[in-house]
This record gives sequence, C-alpha cells and structure tokens, in this order.
Amino acid sequence: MKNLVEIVSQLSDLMGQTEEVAKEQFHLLNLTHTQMHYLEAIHLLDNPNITELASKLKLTKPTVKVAVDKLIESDYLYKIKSDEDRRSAHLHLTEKGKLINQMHDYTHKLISEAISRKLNNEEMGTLVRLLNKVLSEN
Amino acid sequence: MKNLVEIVSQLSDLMGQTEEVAKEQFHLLNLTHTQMHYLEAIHLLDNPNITELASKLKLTKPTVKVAVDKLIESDYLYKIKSDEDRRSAHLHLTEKGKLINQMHDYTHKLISEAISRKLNNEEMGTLVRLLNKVLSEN
DNA sequence: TTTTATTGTTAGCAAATACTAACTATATTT
DNA sequence: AAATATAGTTAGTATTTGCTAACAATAAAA
Repeated sequence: MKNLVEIVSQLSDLMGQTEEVAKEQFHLLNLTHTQMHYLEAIHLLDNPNITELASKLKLTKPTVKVAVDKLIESDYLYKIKSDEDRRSAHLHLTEKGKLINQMHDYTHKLISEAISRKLNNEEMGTLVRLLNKVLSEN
Repeated sequence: MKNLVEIVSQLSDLMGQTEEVAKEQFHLLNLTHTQMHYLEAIHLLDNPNITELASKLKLTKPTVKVAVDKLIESDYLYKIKSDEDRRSAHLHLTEKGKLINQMHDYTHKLISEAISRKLNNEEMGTLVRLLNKVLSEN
C-alpha cells in the first residue's frame, strides 16, 4: 500500500503521460510545444492583451508580439481592440484555437475512464465525494 | 457536487499550476523548457542511450545529440559507455540534473499537504485505499 | 498643459532547436 | 568472410524563439 505522496506522484505521471498522448493526437495541427503554451495561457488568462500575456509567460513584449502575429496568421487567434484603452487589444482564440481546450477535455475524459474501470459504483461515489471535499474552496 | 470528469479537470489544473511554479524556479537556473523536457525523459527512461531518447522525444538523433552535448557541457548529464555494445553509451543525470526530480517531489509534497488539510484521518485512509486501487496494475 | 508612463510595434541580432546527408565504428545477418 | 544494420557523430542549413533599442500613439500624473 502506497502512501499519499507516492500516489500523487503516480497520478501526476499518469496525467502527464495521458496529456502527451493527447498532444500526439492533436499534432496534426502543426503546433509547436511553445505555441501550444501560448494558446493555453491565452485561454487561462481569458483574452489578455499582449502585455498581460508577456507577463504571464515571463517573456518580453516584442517576443510575444512576434509569436502572436504568427498565430494570428495561422488563424489560431484574432485581436479585438479595447474600448477602454485605445492603445490596447485583447487576444481571442478562434474555433481552430479552441481545439487546444478540446484536447485537455479529451485527456480528462481518458483519465476518468481509467478510474471508473478500476472501481465499482459505491467506490466511485466515495471517491467523488472525497475529491469534491479536497477541491472545495475553504 | 461535481462529477468525475470535472474533478479530474480541476485536479489536473491544480497539478499543472503547481508544476509551473516549480518550473519557474528552474527557469532561474537557466534551463529552457526544452532542456527540462530532456531531463525528465532521461529520468523516465532510466538512463537511455541517444537512440532511445530520440525515439521517445520523436526527434532525430543529430538533434538530440547536439542538445545532450550542451546538457553535458553544463553539467546536467554525463555518459557511461555500454559494456554490452561498444558503439553505445547511456545517459545519466548528475546531482545537478537530479534537482529536476527533487522539484517534482516537492510539488507532489505540496499537493499531498493540500489534500491532507481538507480531509480527516478516516477520509484520508479511504482516499489512499481507493487511489491505490485506481493505480493498481490489473 | 506639460511631463511621464504605458501599450504596442518595428528592426536587427543571437541563440536554441530542428532537419538532412554523409561518415566512422561496431554488431548482426547472410 | 562479406554484406547489411545500427549507434553515434559531424557538417551544413533553416526555422523558431528570444533579446535589446528605439519609436508612435495614447493615457495618467504633475
């Protein structure tokens, strides 16, 4: 019987490997590792401007600008000018860009299936209840 | 009450963000994202040779050779010639290279602590038992 | 209203990351 | 023993990813 830290370590490995498999599936999109990182960050930050994105990625603005331009050119992103600040523009994922999120969803489905294959209904209920508690706010 | 897929998604985010924090620490010690990926793969493959590593990373051997040379130059890796096949050599992490694993261990400890903060002893026991079953071989 | 700060941009450059082609040395197959 | 395959390497090249410096347009502060 393994202890909690060992279990977390194995779960982490499992998720990482599943994530890798999912990325291979979506590799048809011709996206580099770095570009996927950009799309993920833009999704996470909920339509940031260049400055916010650069700050999150710990890169300079010119670096991010160039990368974003390429992603726009390849139809993964588009810009919308800000009403509040006329200097600024917000980045949005196109439908094509949103495929990256579908990839994550797919990974989570795969892991969920792996879990439900190992447990019976009662055990599943208990696990779900406990993990809900773990992830609760306070 | 959230369902399993939603929970897995949140857990995945939690782990991902904790990993990110760890990687930021390493970024300060001038390792690129790609280089970290190499060290992780070498750890995972348990001292592979160049060919095995290239296969895992889905890159060509010359590409991997150049990257590995730099990691050796920066004292993250060293080579040991194979006794069985005199053409070949196995890659090992130096103490400095092993820091990447220590960082993973640390994030797993952090997540474990976050979990044990939310559950009582009995619940912890149940969770550990269920997750052991999830991660069991057959 | 003038000064200062911020957002985004352009240009020029350097390093990292990746490839193919061609080679040596050793192993394996025929 | 000769032919073929494999591990690692070298050289040359293209692309991606990153930087700094300098600039215009707009916003915020003095």
